[in-house]
Amino acid sequence: MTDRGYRQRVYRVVRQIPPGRVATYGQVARLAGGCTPRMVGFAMASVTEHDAVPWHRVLNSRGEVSERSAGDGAARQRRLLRAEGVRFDRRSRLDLDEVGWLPRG
DNA sequence: AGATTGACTGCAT
DNA sequence: CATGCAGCCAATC
Repeated sequence: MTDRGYRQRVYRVVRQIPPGRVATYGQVARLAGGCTPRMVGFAMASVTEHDAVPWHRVLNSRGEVSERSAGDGAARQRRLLRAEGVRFDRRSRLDLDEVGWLPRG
């Protein structure tokens, strides 16, 4: 019962990202272990309110919100991040050195 | 069972 | 800085 599947491992990691901070898909994948950035993206796509996972705090390695193939998720994500005080630059990107999550730090 | 797709990443051009 | 390509692996058709 220790292994609940890669999605639960990913969720557990993402839940540790504090408000106002962000992590990249690759970073989450590495911390969760045994999964790739793409799997993290897929796991985020299947998150529901009931999971209580701050999916909006996960961005791509360039520090920008990844566009979806469908839906307005990206816009909602940017709005949620701004609500946490995250500042985007002119290109809708943010500075990972400034708001990037430093695990255990 | 094989092909395609995707909220990715790193390296090369 | 923009594009392209290979590697990645679960989910879907």
